[in-house]
Amino acid sequence: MPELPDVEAARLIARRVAVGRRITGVWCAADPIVFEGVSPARFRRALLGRQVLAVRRHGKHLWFALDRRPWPTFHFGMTGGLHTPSGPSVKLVSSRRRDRRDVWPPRFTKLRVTLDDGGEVALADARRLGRIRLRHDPPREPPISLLGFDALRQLPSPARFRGLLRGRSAPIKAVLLDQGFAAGVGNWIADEVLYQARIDPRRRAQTLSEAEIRRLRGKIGSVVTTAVRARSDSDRYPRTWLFHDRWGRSAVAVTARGEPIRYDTVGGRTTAWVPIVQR
DNA sequence: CTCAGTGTTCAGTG
DNA sequence: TCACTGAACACTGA
Repeated sequence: MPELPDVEAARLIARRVAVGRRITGVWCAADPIVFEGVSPARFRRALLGRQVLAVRRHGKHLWFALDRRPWPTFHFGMTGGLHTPSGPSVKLVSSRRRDRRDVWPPRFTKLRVTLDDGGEVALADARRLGRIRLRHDPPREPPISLLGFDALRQLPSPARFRGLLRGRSAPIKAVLLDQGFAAGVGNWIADEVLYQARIDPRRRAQTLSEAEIRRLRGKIGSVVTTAVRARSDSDRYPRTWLFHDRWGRSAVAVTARGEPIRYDTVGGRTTAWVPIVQR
């Protein structure tokens, strides 16, 4: 679920439901893994009665600006997500009948927040790799302070982008996944960007040509922007995107253009790429 | 039963 | 000290 576009979609939902409202109810699961460094009781105390001024995001991290600090911050891990009673933040599969996934509160709910107008949001996370924290100044404290440029709002100038790549000997795929480089890029976005930029994911970052670096920067911008504009609804991503054909790891997988897709582990992650295009 | 997985962190290595 | 690599984390669902 959560790469930058999903978190941005969650931000817009949280903004709609919560901004300008006062928090009248907080329920926390007894989960010391997801609630990192804060007891449910203290977390609840920090939120109860507060007004939500804004919902902010950097990379894959989300947080609420309240009328008193500290503020809650959220990271969704691999399987976490923000939900409202009307449905999850990601679109429901069309025409699916009501099933377990539509119940309220959702399975694996870790946090429920009720607002003074009756609105409600819940954070659910099956695999418990997500984190809920309390921070006095989220963007100035770890882990958010350690992030690189936000891939949606802070794409560096071409010169600065080139500088960030200089001296990096890891495969370019690994660099794209490094949140200290580009915050918000995850596994499928990295693969999509490299496919569209026609760059072999195994290439050492510092060996990229000027033209390749230019394409790479441009594609980070366009892929992320396009996914965010689609509200993270993958049915609305362009048909030519590798995204649609990369799942399942089939030996006979091909792109929309009929190009064979290959799978390797690069940067410690499954990497889908198209050798005849990415040379 | 086994394995992959939209993410991050940490120990070990060079 | 830094960059990098791979395992670990925790759990579901195919």
